[in-house]
Amino acid sequence: MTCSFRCAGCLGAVPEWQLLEEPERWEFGRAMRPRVLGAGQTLFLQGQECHGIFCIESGLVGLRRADEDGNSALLRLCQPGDILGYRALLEERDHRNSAEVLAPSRICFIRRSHLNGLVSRNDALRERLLRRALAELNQVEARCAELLTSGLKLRLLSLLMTFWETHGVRDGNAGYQIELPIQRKAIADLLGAQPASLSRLISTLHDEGLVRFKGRRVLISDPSLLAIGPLTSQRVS
Amino acid sequence: MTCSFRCAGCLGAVPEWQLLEEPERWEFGRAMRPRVLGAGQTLFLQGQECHGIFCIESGLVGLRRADEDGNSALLRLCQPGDILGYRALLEERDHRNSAEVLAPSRICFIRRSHLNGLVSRNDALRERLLRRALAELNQVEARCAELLTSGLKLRLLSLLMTFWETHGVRDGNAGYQIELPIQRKAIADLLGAQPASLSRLISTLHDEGLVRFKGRRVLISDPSLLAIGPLTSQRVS
DNA sequence: CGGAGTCTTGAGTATCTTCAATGAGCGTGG
DNA sequence: CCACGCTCATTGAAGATACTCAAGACTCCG
Repeated sequence: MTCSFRCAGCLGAVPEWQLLEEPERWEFGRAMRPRVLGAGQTLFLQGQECHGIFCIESGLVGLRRADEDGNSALLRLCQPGDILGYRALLEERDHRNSAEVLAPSRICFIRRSHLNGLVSRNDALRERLLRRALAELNQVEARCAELLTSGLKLRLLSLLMTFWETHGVRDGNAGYQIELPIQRKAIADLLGAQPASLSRLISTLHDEGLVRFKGRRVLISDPSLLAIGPLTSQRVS
Repeated sequence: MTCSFRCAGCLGAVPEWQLLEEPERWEFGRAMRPRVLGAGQTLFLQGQECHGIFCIESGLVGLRRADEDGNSALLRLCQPGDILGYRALLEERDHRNSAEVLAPSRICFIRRSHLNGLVSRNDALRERLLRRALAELNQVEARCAELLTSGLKLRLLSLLMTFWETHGVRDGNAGYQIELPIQRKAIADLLGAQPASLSRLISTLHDEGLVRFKGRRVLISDPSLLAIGPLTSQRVS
């Protein structure tokens, strides 16, 4: 019932918090406010002032960016252990993206007022945040490169690959399978495509026999085929 | 003829180096090695070990990423004042991108051995680097969002907009113009398109009367039209 | 002038979008 | 339990967008 118990999951999952020493750590745990959120809720909106940061203990959150014309896309997915909103906090600016809960999640919130002193006092923490920013930079750059070079099919296979790593299970008799944590529209937004195009692509893949979608269940004969997707796309289609 | 003179441009252009106090600053200036490079040369290659960092004093450099299939794309442009290779240095990893000189540039190189102590000693410097990483993150995310939502035409107009800011001049009688610093192939790589598609798009824009390309010279009747590109693309084409 | 590199154009094709209609799944209330 | 309405997903047809391959034009430089 202590506060560090309430958010123990976040304290454990986020490497940044492991740097905190005991008196500070306890104080910090007390400042964390856990929330349980369902798909569709938002943590913050693009353009909003940053009131603090969010740590994902479980579930899945998407960062969405909208442009002036009303178009929007999911920039990337955030998984347990990720921190949201720390960039706006450090830069002292408004949030540049919206954070949208995609699957039921347990998330801890820490108010800005509890962080300012902590961050400016703790060099190791800032070092960690620098590492995190660099890691995210690599991730976004990789995504960017993929968008620049690959067509929809390869991007979908690549996305399935990442889901395979986190949500993939060995199916008893029918090979392997993935339980998709998000719905079609979200996948489409993540790929920069229309839901209709995604649907069509899915039936194509079905016909090719590589990957079979049944609702949120994806059956794969051989997960390694997701990686060689590039080759098959040149030969098959 | 002193060393801080040789690279005075870099010392002035890069905010990170302004943090250095005088004895250290002089020492640092001595470690900088200036180079003058022409289009087509490379600073480092994807997968190479990081030997140090590069500061752009003048010119233009592109970060290129290639995937396993041989496709490659320009992730982004680096302008005077930018630092290249600091990410690989901090993460102690190989370079993830190639750095390719796109226009004649004056660039200073600083060996890794000269930096390690400096970075670990100087908190303000690390703070600056964190800021830089965050700024780059915003930049790449914006690009990513654009790739996810906009078609080729809007992406080209957006690119022209950025060139307008750095290379745009008011033409005496014929309105406004931009002197493109890079060639078609590089623009295509930057947009994630084929040179042929870019060429076609350019003639379309010419027919619409918005933007007229003549070699590397771009004539624009009204630069603000580049921003409203989105609207016109919905109405006109 | 010749030649290499760069840019444009043409024709045919593949990919993706749009809009609208249909279908499948699910919870609710009768 | 089933019918209803709701949301989500798929499909069809037509059109726009971008790609491929190949040929031609342009430019710069020797």
